Amino acid sequence: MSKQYYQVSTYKSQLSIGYLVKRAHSMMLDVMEPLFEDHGFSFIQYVILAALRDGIVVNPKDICTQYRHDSGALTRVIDQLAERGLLERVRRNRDRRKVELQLTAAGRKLIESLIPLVVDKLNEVLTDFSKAEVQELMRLLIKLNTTLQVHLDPTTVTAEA
Amino acid sequence: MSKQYYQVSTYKSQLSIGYLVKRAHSMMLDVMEPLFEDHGFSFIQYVILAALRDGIVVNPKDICTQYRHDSGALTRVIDQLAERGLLERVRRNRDRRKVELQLTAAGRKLIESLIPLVVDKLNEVLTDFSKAEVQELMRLLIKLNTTLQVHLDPTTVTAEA
DNA sequence: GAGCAGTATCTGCTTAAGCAGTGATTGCCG
DNA sequence: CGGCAATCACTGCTTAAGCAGATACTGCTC
Repeated sequence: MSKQYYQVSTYKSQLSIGYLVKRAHSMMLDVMEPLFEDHGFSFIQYVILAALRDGIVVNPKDICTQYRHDSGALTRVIDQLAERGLLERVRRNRDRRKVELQLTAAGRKLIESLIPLVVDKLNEVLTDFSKAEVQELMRLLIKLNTTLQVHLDPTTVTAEA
Repeated sequence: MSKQYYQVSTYKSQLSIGYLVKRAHSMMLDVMEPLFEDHGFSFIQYVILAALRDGIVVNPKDICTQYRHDSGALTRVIDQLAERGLLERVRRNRDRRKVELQLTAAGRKLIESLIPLVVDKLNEVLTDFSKAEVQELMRLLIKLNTTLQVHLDPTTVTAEA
């Protein structure tokens, strides 16, 4: 028996966590995308380069699961980035099903130049928040994501970083 | 000069509020959509009916701004709902540019039957959260949305409810 | 080691979101 | 009052995400 945070009688969709998260996501996109448009990048293209910079993610599959992007769509985005010489696909012999993505020198240089724009914009957007609020928002979102993840796929209990 | 919540040297995209919000949104969709699929509805269709039930929103424009949905796409979704006899478009003489959306009896009955599914699912997903955590998450998301809104369109300072 | 389920990537198709432009209406301002 | 910018709904087009296979490979099991 779940607790009753929401009740049918008083429910308004504008107070739903789902609604709030959808709005936040949409506006966050609108805030961030202009940063990349000047350089001819979409948000998802930036995301892939940033993930590679972070170093943890190397396979298309990882990006798909982490960023919840369709694998078919991702293949094409990677094609574009590869055509522009920003990353390379490497097949290792360890597991020949997997493709390892590697930033080229040009790709690394580019993503390093974009990161400061993103960091500045994030800080700018969060100006009204106290440090404690930012930390708490991060913590609660991570907790929400973890529980949603378990909800969707109970087998991946410890999959979240 | 903004505060430095994020710093270039330590920045990882997995700690970005944008990343966290994107993931939450995506998983929230995956959790919610199955509730409507049985009834032959997409999430956005449910959203429109729910907005009308809430009673505050009556014009397509309002739904577009509130839910940040494309107005062209929305026209077509409203067409579908109208064809299924769940809502009606009414032109009032007050401002003949606007279309007023009204639930039909069938539409109202249907949305009232869907709301409990949504409320239950939300409560289920939030089981691990304390009441204080849910409230704080809601507060922080609303605050984030308000600041993002101002950031995107400084003229609508007081537009948020 | 043969078979078979599972995994990773990729391809073609479908659908829907995003974008730009149109037409009708309004309200503002000289 | 006349003109002009702004607003709202809608239409056609473009693009990209989502979906369903296809292919190649792995590793488990018998």
